[in-house]
Amino acid sequence: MTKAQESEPPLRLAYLIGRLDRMVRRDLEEALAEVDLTIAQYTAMSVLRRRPGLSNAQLARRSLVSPQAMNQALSGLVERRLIHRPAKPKGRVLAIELTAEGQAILDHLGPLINSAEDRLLAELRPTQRDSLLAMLETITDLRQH
Amino acid sequence: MTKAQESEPPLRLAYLIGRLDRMVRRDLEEALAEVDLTIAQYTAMSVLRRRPGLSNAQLARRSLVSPQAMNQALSGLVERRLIHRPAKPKGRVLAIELTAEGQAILDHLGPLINSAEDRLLAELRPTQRDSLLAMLETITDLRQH
DNA sequence: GTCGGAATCTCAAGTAACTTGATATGTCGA
DNA sequence: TCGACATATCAAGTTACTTGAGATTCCGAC
Repeated sequence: MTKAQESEPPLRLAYLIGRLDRMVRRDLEEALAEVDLTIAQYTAMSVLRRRPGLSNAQLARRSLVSPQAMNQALSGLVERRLIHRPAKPKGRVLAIELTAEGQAILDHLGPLINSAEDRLLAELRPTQRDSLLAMLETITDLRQH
Repeated sequence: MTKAQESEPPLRLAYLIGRLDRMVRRDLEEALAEVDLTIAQYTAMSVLRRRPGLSNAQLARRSLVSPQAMNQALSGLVERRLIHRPAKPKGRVLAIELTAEGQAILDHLGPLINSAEDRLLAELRPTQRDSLLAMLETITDLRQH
């Protein structure tokens, strides 16, 4: 037993999550490079698939970034016609939706990102995976009560 | 059942981890602002507490960043005398260690960061917490086999 | 109807935290 | 000795955010 090992505090949630996030992001960036999307853009598109019609502000809040940051991401998607904003909005709020092309890109990315996640979670048993995801949902307030 | 709910795919690991990471980082940044440390610097100091004598390159690999990025973080810590590099290194590799002041700052931050993590994990039972941390360690290759 | 507060959208500018590029130097084995 | 590999660190660039700001819409109170 060396001195370092004797006095080692437990690993912090912050350290573990930070480390895992970097691992996830590296794989994600690699997968997304093929279709020239940023992680922020992919995230927004994924959320829109689940919840069509969300606004820029709502997407920003879900991604925990500022509205401006989200607007930046969405602008690129609008330019590439991967999402669609209503031409005549009712009021200020813009109900954004995926285009067919946007949907197709998500479909294309599905297997790529699935396999990336499978690789990351390879050392966990299936029940552990479910448990992990459930806990993460709980912690991040996304759990369906 | 709305249309969105019917067709909802499961939440991605990437989304959950990204979201949790942002939550963690916000709390961490707030706690660290008091002592004027960045997350990268705090992480390096924490790792050095567990493993005194690691080099810049080793710290970079552990944090999954480039050596230059780590050097940038460490420079600030050297300037503030929170870490110490050997004046006469044996060879190229510099065995970096915490100073007493650096250690004191980590001691001071301990309870702050503990309570931040407790808040984040408040909805999990203690056994779930242990399980979560264990799984995260496994996934990020930090598990003691 | 008016007003004030809150929220939305988006342009603009700035900042932090990385990255890649580059160079000098030490270590080690053939 | 040489080549390959690794380390440390200066330099410059890039990305993904942030804060600042202003115009506009919505809604409730008066």
